[in-house]
Amino acid sequence: MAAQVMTDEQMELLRRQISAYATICERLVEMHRAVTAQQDAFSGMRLSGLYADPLVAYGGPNISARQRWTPTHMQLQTLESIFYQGNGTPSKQKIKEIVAELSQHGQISEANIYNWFQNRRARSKRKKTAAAPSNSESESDAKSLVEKTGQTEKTAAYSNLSPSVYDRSPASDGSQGMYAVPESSKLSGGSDGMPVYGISMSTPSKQT
Amino acid sequence: MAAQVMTDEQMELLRRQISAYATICERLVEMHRAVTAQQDAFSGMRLSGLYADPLVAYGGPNISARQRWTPTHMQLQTLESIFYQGNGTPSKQKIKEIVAELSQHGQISEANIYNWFQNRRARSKRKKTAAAPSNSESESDAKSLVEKTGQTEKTAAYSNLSPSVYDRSPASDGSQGMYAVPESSKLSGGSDGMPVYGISMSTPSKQT
DNA sequence: GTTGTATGAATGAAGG
DNA sequence: CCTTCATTCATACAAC
Repeated sequence: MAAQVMTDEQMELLRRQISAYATICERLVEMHRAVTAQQDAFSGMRLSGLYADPLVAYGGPNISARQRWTPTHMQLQTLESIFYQGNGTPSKQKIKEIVAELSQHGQISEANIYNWFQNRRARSKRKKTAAAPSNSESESDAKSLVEKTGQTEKTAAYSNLSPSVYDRSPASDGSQGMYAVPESSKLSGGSDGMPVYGISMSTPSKQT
Repeated sequence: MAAQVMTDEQMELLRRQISAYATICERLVEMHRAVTAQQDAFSGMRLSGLYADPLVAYGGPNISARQRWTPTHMQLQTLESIFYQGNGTPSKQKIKEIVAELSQHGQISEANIYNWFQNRRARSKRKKTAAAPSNSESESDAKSLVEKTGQTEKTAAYSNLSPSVYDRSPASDGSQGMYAVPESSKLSGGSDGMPVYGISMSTPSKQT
């Protein structure tokens, strides 16, 4: 195939994307460090003040209420946090607590929570199923970005964490074999996977 | 403007960089969530999702736009045939077969098939419903039907994004190369089941 | 390049 | 829990 042409606009866009990711990663690393550093002391999230509300403030044009429940960002975060605690099984009691907590941020019901957890887990499981099974094909560079490190204890996630589109090949016919992007980079998609505590951001193949 | 030319190699590299970032971000998000989840558990299940991570809240509109699958003609034909056969219920086993078959003609995944059938059926049903409006029920009212108060916030995908991130000028950082990417991102390698993502280089078209 | 439309994908909810 | 439905979002592509 001949060289492709990109317009300045496209290149600009690419640059911005990369820059954005770079920045995000930067901040993430900082946050993570800060958080882990204070894990023992639990002195609260001092960091939260820095980038709390202003950023998440949604100047959304007020739309009329919708039928089905839509978790707010805050609610979603909380839910995911709980989900990650490993308590995959939301007990009745627990749900009530959660509802009590989340109702501060918007309408919510126990059924919502229940459904959410159910769907959440189902989705996670499905992703794993989609993992490459007996794929011993001649995959030259088949190294994974982050090897599953010392994961805590929860679901023994496999090695695949592809968000949704897991299939990909070297752009065979070039028609649509493009790339996709993880949802979690956006905001909600939260892909489930393994805890991965000690992934090294600087070493490609192994973690320190 | 004079369009610049990139070789395939360069483009590939770019994609990999972005892909790497996407993956890293994803992992970091997971880590952060996991850690914070631990914290919450530590503090006796307070679940205060009071703070919001910028990254989680980061709802970049077109940064990290995912690419959606587009069936080829042959794939579409096959799918339609199967659909027409009456297999309104695509079993998992069937899906695998279909995937095996259709992958000959282009990229495809089980999820694609699954979605396709779901959408297909929904669409058919909807058309029938629309075609048979036996009951005259002018449900065209757009009044607020529920009292779901403030939680109306929708995806907010197009509203908030860290200014500091997005507005960051692409080349203003003075990086030498256009794509100044930290070493950490070099650990890309995402292959195998990796997200494999890419960017939509199309202009940020906003949905209507 | 803008707007409209078709449709792939995401997800809350219900059924079994 | 697992499967299925319904609704909505977002994007590829067409029409202008």
